[in-house]
Amino acid sequence: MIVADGRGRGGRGRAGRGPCGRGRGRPHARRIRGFLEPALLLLLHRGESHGYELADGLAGFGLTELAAFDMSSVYRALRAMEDQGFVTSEWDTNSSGPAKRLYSMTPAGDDYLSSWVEDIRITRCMLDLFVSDYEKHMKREHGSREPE
Amino acid sequence: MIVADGRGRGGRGRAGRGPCGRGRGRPHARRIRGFLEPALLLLLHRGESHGYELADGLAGFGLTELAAFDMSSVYRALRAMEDQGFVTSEWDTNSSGPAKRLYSMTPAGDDYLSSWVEDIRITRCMLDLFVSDYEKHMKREHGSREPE
DNA sequence: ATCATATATATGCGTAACGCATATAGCTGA
DNA sequence: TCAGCTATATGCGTTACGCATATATATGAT
Repeated sequence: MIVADGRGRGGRGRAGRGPCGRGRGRPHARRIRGFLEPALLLLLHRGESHGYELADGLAGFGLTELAAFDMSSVYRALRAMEDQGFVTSEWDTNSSGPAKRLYSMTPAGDDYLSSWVEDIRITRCMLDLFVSDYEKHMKREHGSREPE
Repeated sequence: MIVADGRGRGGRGRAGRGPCGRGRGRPHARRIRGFLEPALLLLLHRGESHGYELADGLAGFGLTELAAFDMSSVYRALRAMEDQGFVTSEWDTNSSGPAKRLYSMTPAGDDYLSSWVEDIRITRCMLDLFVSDYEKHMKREHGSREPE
């Protein structure tokens, strides 16, 4: 019988709340399409690492709980980026535990990441517009309504 | 023979650049999953409207050019939200042009929008974390690299 | 009057991102 | 030696969404 602990690997390390407000109970908890790619690349920018470890690092960007990515998505994103030449990998059989596939960035990955950052800046601007528009509206409609 | 003008309806009204930096030439131009829903709801919050007109209003949130949604997505999002009771619709045959399906918000849609706004605030925070982390890294690595 | 064009809505189809379930294998400690 | 952890991997289904296409009515030009 398999463990099947509900949500991928249970929490380990800093698996708790991220810095971006707890996502508990929220109905959707969306996120940026394909955000795994830049997130993984930025983590790899600090030095080579493997999938299981990188998944932990994602918590640093608020990708926890509802917003957490599945391990399968992490592995698939890494392989896809390797196919495109943004990262390279090699097996590490020396360190403790099962063999790990160690990934490291390439110069192409560097460029790819920076194009992603441009994109994310634009997206952030869109969100700013949206939220401020919403607040302006709420203020105008009725003095107060949502318990802020 | 059908017109097929390349990208949905050609530009009309304020179809030009949005307030969020031109998205021209960017390779991905991602966006928030399902962002059409809150965007349409916020527009409807100003008063009833129909799909074709709402599509124009999206430009106000920077959803132009590469980031523009397809008309089919707009219509589908509206129908889906109607099925869930967030908006209602009725035919308007009085005004000029072909019949329009006029949408208006419901109280449930109001709540749904506000839950979306919560979500978007969290997403924005994630993006802030990501961008500032990236910049911190770039500063540390080598004095300057990207031509900013 | 008629016909091209614009306005407006709608549907079929394919793809990409992704979550869930599952497979599998080596390592570690009781 | 065997349960459980670490680590990677794949099949399958769903959802969001773009592209192509279908359609109908209105309007303006000739």
